[in-house]
Parts: sequence; structure tokens; C-alpha cells
Amino acid sequence: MPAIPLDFYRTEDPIAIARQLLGALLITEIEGIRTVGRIVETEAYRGWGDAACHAHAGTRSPRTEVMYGNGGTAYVYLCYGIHNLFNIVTNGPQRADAVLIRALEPLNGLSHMLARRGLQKPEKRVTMGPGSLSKAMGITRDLYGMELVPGTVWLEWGDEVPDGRVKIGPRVGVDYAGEDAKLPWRFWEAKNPYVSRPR
DNA sequence: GTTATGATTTACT
DNA sequence: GTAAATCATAACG
Repeated sequence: MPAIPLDFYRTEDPIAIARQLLGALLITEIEGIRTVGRIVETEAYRGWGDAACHAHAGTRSPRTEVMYGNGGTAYVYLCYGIHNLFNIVTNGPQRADAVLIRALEPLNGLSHMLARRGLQKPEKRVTMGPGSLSKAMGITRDLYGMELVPGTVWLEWGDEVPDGRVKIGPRVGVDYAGEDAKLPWRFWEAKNPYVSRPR
């Protein structure tokens, strides 16, 4: 499978990118361990006009700085003091957009994922949810700002998800964003058991 | 320097 | 169903 070129992440519409990333493969090679997962759930965040985005309305800080850079880099953020959330920065330097990877279907290296999660048997929850999948893939804040090219963390094209199997709905966990919380910027593959449950 | 809070998960009532 | 865990970040003094 070919790696996704950096130019792909630099197009204007993060929502379109979130849709197209469904079915793509996320690959990490960390501490000599290679794991591969198929993306089955994403959310789009937009720097401008989206109150749910950390970098909305031009809010700039050391944490969100990477979103103001060029697309194709990793934005990893520690949430609730426990969970590493993995995002892909999109668009050019003018727009602080990102796509959050919310769920994966394990393909390769499942035994390593289980070990990282402290599980004995394959269970759906290994990669269910943004915090869990990051732990299973070995994603930490060390990846912050990394280019998504073959080496440590990158993406490749996988089986495309036809429109009939793509579900669209409001994002999760962003109630504080008021009206913007209702924007239908969450995409997932229908009937995939690894998609996280809505609250 | 201090303090409030969250792109969540998990366990418990 | 509700709440605790747990710490980097951001806003404030």
C-alpha cells in the first residue's frame, strides 16, 4: 500500500479529509514494534468558526502551535491527564485545522496492542476510543509535531469505504462548544464493532 | 507563583 | 446512571 502523500493533508476542507481517511491505515513503528490499524472513525476540527477546536478563532499557544503549521503533521494532546489523543493537522499555515482519529480496527501487531493495554485476550475495546487506540498504538506526546511520512508514524491507503457504509453525526464530548457541538463532523463506518459508542 | 478544567475511560452505586 | 482518576495547559495574579 502506498503512503498517503503530505499534499493530501494540505487541501482546504478538513471535513472532506475526515471522510476520505475512513478505511485508511494508521501505522506506527515505535521502539522497534510495528502496529497497523484501519481507521473506522474520525472527527473534523476547524480552527476558524468552530468553538470545539482548541485553536478556534485564532487562539494560539505552544500546545496548538503545530496546528498553525503546514498539514501532514501529528498533533498529540494529553486529555484529562490520562489519555493521549491523536490528531492529524490539515490545511496550510493559514488555517488551524485538524482531524481526530477516534477508533481503529487492529490489523497487524495485535499481540503488541494487547500487551500495551494490559489485556489477555482480543477485546473490542483494545482500540475503541481515541485514548485507547493511542495507547494500543504506542502513541505518546513524543510524536507531537512529527511529519506523517514512513518512519515512526504514518498513514497508507487501505480499502475504501463506500458512501453507503459511512455514517455521519455530531461530534462526541464537545458539549461545551454550544451550537458548534451539533455540527455533523463525525464520520464512522457502519456496523464496525470497533467504532466507539455515542454517549 | 496559583487555580480551574478538559477532543476520556473506567469503575462503581 | 454517576463519579473518580490525574496532569498539562491556559488564564489569571
